[in-house]
Amino acid sequence: MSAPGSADGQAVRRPTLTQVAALAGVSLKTASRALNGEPNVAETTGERVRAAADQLGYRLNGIARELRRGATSALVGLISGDLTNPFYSAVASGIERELRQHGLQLVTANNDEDAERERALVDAFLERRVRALLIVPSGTDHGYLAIEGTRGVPFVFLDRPPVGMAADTVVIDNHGGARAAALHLLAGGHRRVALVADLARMAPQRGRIDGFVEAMAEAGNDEWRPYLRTDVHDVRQAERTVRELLATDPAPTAVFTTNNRLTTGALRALRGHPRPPALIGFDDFDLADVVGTTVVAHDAMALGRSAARLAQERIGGHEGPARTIVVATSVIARGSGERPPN
Amino acid sequence: MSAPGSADGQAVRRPTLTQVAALAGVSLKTASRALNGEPNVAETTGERVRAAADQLGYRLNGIARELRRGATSALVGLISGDLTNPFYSAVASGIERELRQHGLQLVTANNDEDAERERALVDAFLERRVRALLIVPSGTDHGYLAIEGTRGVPFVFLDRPPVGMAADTVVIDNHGGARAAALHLLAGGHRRVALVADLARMAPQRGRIDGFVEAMAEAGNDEWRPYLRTDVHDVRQAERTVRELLATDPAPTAVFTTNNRLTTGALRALRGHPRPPALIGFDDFDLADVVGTTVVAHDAMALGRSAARLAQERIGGHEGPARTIVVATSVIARGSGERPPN
DNA sequence: CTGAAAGCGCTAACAT
DNA sequence: ATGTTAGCGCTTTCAG
Repeated sequence: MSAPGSADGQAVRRPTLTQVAALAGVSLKTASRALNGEPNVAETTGERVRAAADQLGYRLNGIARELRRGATSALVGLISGDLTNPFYSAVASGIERELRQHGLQLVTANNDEDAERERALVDAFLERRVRALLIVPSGTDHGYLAIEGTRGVPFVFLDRPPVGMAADTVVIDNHGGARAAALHLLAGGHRRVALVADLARMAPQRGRIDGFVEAMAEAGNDEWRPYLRTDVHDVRQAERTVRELLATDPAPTAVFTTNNRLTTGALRALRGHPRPPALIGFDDFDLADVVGTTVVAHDAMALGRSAARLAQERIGGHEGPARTIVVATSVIARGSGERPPN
Repeated sequence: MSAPGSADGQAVRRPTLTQVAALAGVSLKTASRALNGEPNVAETTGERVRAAADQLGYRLNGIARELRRGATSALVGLISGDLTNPFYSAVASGIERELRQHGLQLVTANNDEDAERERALVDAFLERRVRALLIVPSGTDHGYLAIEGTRGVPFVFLDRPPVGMAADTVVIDNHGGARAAALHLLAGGHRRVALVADLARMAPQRGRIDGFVEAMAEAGNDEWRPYLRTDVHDVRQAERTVRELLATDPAPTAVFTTNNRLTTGALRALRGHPRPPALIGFDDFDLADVVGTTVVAHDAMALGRSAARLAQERIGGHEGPARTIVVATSVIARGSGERPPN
């Protein structure tokens, strides 16, 4: 069972370029040239080197190469929430696709929505000399990153802008999207509109709440106030909250949930309801068309791609002030948001 | 706008340990000891070194360290399909959680379900000296990996077993799960059961198809044969296929879809249908409870965790023959699978 | 076209 | 408790 050449379970030491060169009977440098396809290598010599490499099962040591070339890797780090949240996985996928164009690899890490852990991850990534760092931040103060930003490692913030420093940022048009949802409901004749939001301290939630409130204010509608629920953080809590809202008297005639988790909870609460309220959810989701849920949609994958592009430009030497890209939203009517009041 | 010390857009070279040592007025090694918390460093000396490091904005160069320590990184590679598929992202999340326990980082790459690209990624990861390589393979021959496996880099295959080599593997009980679904439908009185499957050359699909067929054969039922549809690879194709099935005469009274994508397509096709057939889908999904879809569920995150654990054990020196872990499935009845025939 | 020597930034081994 | 020397595996001068 033991690998050939291994002593008592020790992994075999991989052959080095020196060994390949020795076997091929050439110098170290010639072997290097041959394997890297550099010019100025005789046809036959190159042949011989490649044969030796194959025979030994040689594989370039990227770590040594990177050290020599300037101690910076081909890795780009992404720190975000858990990938089982489709928003984060869509973002990650978009980033990965874009990076690939430039020969860069994505390294992902989950911050558990915890500021402490996020800092630790930033440290770990910087020590590994990532080329750039993309962050969907949980932490609320990023001043500690300010020094790093100037030291050659570009930072890009996704979904939430940095606090205490300037950096490239890609965000969703939260304010506009929520406003559009609110207007949509108002146009449908709703007045008693419930707002179910996640942690209000998070910037995207803040934006969505503000956009909603603003639209209501403009319409001179105050009847939503008793139905405001914030800091609802998971699916079960959302389900319970919506149930409670429906049990109030008078009950709201419409519900606006400010992210995919909360929408899921609302759908559970509304399941089998005889006369469900209108519902609009922020974030599109997989079966929204089947379920017939009206949403505020946006392109999470494009968000990731944009962020990766910004990072790539910085890696390529782009200087200049921090840029902010805003991803557009659009209301997709699928029925739930068009149910009339009462 | 230029970073302090940078010349025309060049990134500042990060300070090295040598510089820290010089500033602190100690030797290189002492600085190393102090910063790594090794014993035998005077209190005051350590203090001085840390102060110097802070002042310079020093950050350990992990690449150099790794090279010195044996040219193997703290990275574990995952090659899989696109993370926007919730199955892959759940797997990735499970892996990430487990690796974290051991101080390892996950690097993800998308093989685009293409064997060629998969090989290229394997090469890239091995060059980067990943500690282990986890693969949800698309390629059908993995013999080229056989040499590598013995060279100290553990491979773990997820969801699909390797072909042409032996390696640790974690798979779902595809056969048993599909069989259970088939029995469930048979018990409900169904005879004309449609099977909508993905690419039949893929092992998991093969297993699901076989499990289904076996159960039907045991029940002495042959009426499913006209309704067999394989190599249905995306949502739209699935939707069209199910529509076509429903238009046949006599139409099937039940449909079994063999993965989440196909189930989504089926749900779209069945949407608004007056008397929809029974439906069971392989793979659980987010709103299955809301939509009321009966599924063959399994724990994709656990699959990832198990794979990561196997890898970790090999990294820790575990020897021995390749192991295979089978993840259990269970039928979750939610209504769609219990609709009676006709 | 090929080779020798130097060194990337760090840690391990061996002094002191 | 601290310092010196060597060298991980590679690429980059600079010479033949």
